[in-house]
Amino acid sequence: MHGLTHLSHHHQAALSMSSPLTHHHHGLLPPGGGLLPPGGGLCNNGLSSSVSEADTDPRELEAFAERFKQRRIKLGVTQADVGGALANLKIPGVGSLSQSTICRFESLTLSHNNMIALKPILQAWLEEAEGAQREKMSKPDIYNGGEKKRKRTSIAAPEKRSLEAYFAVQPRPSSEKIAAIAEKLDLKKNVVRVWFCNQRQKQKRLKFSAAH
DNA sequence: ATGCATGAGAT
DNA sequence: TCTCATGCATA
Repeated sequence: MHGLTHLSHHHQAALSMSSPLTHHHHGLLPPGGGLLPPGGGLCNNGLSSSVSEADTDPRELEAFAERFKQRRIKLGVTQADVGGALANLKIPGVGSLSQSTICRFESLTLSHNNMIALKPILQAWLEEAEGAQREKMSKPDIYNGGEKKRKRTSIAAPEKRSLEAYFAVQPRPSSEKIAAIAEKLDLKKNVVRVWFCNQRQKQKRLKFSAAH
């Protein structure tokens, strides 16, 4: 069965970052969110400074992701463990990552650039873990216990279908169009806006895109 | 494993 | 305001 039938989104984003432990955004990728050439054509600059062409090959990434998962499991380590252990590598500019991200890396549900950036880091972890497969990793279990929990909005199936229909004809609706859609579906404008953003991101994900 | 969300930086 | 990387919460 499904435990959800109607929307329950009555909260404003009132959280404004105050816990230093539960979140940390770090620029992992080189500058330029627009590093990917428009048009979906995977191409190289011609000058490879840190990554060879083979490293950007989707097939190579796919192969690595699978090997990574296999060996990770062999080590008896969870996705969350890997994420937390990354901080122990002491790689400049690299902190820990969430279970979500590790999972998405393994399933190739990240953007091409994101995969490219994460690969060397996870590869480094893997080598460390296998090399020192004797030490027990200790996780800093310091969680503060007084933070407001974020609530996740649930968009009901009917509304989702409508959104998908709108998206099919207009992936990037104007602010006003979004407002109209939001009112029609009785959803908050922000929820609709974010939904479109996330939908666009999904379309750009690597996994069997059509490029390979 | 995946949906909805945040925030920094690009446009 | 969008994109992009990333994560909390939850199925």
